[in-house]
Amino acid sequence: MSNVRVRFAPSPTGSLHIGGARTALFNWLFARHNNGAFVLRIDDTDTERSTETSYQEILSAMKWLGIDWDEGPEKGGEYGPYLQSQRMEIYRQAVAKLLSEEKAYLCYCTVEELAERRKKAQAEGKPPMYDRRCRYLTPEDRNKLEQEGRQPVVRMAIPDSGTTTVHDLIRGDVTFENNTIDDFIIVKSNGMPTYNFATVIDDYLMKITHLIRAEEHLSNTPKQILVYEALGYSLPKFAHVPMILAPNRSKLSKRHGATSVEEYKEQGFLPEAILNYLSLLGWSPEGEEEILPLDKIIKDFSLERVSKNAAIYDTKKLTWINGHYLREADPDRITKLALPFLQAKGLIPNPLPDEDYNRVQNIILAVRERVKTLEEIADAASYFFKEIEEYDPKGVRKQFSKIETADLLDEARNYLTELSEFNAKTTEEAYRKLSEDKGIKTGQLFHPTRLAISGRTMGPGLFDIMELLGKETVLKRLEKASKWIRENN
RNA sequence: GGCCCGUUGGUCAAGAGGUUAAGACACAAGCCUUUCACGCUUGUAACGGGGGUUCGAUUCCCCCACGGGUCACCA
Repeated sequence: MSNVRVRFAPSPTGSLHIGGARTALFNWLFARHNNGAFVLRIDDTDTERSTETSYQEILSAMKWLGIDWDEGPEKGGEYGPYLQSQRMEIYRQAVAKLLSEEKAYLCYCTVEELAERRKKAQAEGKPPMYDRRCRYLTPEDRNKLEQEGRQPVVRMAIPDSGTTTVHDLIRGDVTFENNTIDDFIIVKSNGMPTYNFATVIDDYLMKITHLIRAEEHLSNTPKQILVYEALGYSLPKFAHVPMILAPNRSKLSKRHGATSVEEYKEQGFLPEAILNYLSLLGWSPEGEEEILPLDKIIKDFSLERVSKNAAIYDTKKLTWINGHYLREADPDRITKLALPFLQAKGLIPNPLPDEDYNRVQNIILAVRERVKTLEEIADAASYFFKEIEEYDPKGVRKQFSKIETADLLDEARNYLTELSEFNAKTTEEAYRKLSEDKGIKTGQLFHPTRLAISGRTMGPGLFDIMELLGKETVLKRLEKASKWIRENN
């Protein structure tokens, strides 16, 4: 185990979305590549918005994706606890230190007062920064304000000159003027620390060596560096990875369709496909191959090949990758994964009786070759489990528009009835013989038959469908189709 | 608005002063095939604009434009 330690620190205020998953993945890949440790920490200092549900959702999404953590919730570790809400005493000590050294100070301004001043500053075209009016309060001032019943917050005393530079592994040096940095709040009036403060303490105490996170945090970084310095902590290395944007170039939000890992799961995407796709957003391997097994990604991953520019996610490519993995996956695994989707559509009973398993599996395997998600497997397999409700209109125009076709289907039915063994091989032989006997091209026979027994113009091999459907069903559907043709022509 | 980051085809992206500017997805055509899909072949399509530096800029510098992020008692 090398000394590389990285972390993913989501706040449990919503489900794990694609962007968060990508950040988690890059951290995880970096840890695995370097044989380091991947820490999961829950940043739940926002008591208003944090929920147990989100917490559970995030953990389960991580597990589903296969991004496992070496230290963190449910796992423990040397540097716990891994929930910030359980680390209050640690923060309290740090605050006391800063306060006593006058690197931080108490501020009695209320939320309302602040909001008003911010509004006013904005209106005057000035930056909406805190005016530092509580920075130089005397003990008497503080007493007075406290007697008014005001609950103070703690603010960092930011130097009013100089610069702070972030040495970013991806972007190089990024320098900020200290006078553009606010005396930001590090402890709220309810006693909870804020993100920019707690994260520094925890990252330091947890011995995190590399902070790999989304670019939206780059502007926060100088604030955090100032906290590191005030506390006398050594700095980790920073790497700000590009953001993932929605198709309209804006930040990911619910409005843009599926954004959470959970939703992709529900749509029938495979975890390995999502991981593969996500790894390609903002990072590129050296070779040209883009379908990459996870161990290959781990082996090749490096921060040097992470790009600087934001990426718009494209479901089409994800879908293509998913189709690939769907076809490659182990038959039993794919069957088990597809079952719930068939059940959700009421195509098969839940639980599925053991004696039906084989047939259902064969259907799934026949159909998976031509679809891209588990959900589509269910759509493509529907006619194996229920009656055909409607013949594909385009197919009808092409195949069911002549009365002779009805005669042909009747004749086909006779040929098939004769069969003592009914499988792909025997049915195909019968069909080839029929088309020969009639002196017609196989297509003239095959296409209407496909429509008759599946209701569609596309799908698995015709004779595979027959075998999967069984003799009785095939004969019945053939008869029904021939009748339909006579009635509609 | 201030500050910060970014800008190669529709999308993801390679590229590191001299290239016919890769590759993938998507799209189109063809082949294969009983259909569809897979696979294979081929094609359409890009360096935001303007100045420099240089014998030569997609590549280095500056300006502009555009996109994004951030300025919360959210993380």
